[in-house]
Amino acid sequence: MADTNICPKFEKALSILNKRWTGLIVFQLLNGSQRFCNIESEIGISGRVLSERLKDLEKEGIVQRKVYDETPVRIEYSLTEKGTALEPVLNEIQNWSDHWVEPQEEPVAK
Amino acid sequence: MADTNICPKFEKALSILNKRWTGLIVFQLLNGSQRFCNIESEIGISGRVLSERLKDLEKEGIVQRKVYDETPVRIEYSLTEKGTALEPVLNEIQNWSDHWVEPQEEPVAK
DNA sequence: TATACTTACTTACATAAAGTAACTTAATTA
DNA sequence: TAATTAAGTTACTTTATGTAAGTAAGTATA
Repeated sequence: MADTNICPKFEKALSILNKRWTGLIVFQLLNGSQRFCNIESEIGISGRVLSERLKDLEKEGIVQRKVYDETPVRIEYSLTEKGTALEPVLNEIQNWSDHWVEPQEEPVAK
Repeated sequence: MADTNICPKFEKALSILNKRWTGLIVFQLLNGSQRFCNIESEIGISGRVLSERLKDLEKEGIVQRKVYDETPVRIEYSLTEKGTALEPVLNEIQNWSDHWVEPQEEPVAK
């Protein structure tokens, strides 16, 4: 990969958002704090990748993991302020899709 | 991959934008019509993947390919109206990155 | 005229990322 | 005791991406 002329902050942002599932995970968490298995089933991601992504997003300061020491232990993931700040991005994507994406007739073969 | 409860248009939009390089290619083309080798060098993508992406984006109606029958032939890629409509999305990403992404001290080892 | 160079790709191969399924650990319920 | 749930992890397969070289058509250079 060669050097580019593009703003490195912007590139960094894209390298996060470009990753498969990142957008959907953030979108899902905009609904509020959630458990691992809930995110998994809501967006249809595999546990293997969800685990990986949540770690990445935590490292980026976008997601926070909270352990509630009840019995049984409860773990919840939520957006940080930085993560919540992505809402306008997701809103614009939604807006674009409303205007420009025609509904898919085939909802992905099973 | 399981079924989800998420709006299919939005999912479709994310499946396009989630793909590596899509954002940068659209961003680059927001500067105007450009040739293959120019995009290639500006964003640092490999020719192999650029070729693949441009075909995908053409199929999605986001990019258009124009052949100018000069000699030697000139081929230019540009955004369609649908593609140009992605500008606010990119702007929000830029805005987010300005506020929340701290500059990387290591600009990727060579 | 032969050689090298440019553009817009494609092909072959190597490595990285994602999907699938089974397993783990601890606690809970039937 | 056996089965279930949550939150992962591990091993293995498939897909995506990167790298480098090749191609075809035309251009410039020696």
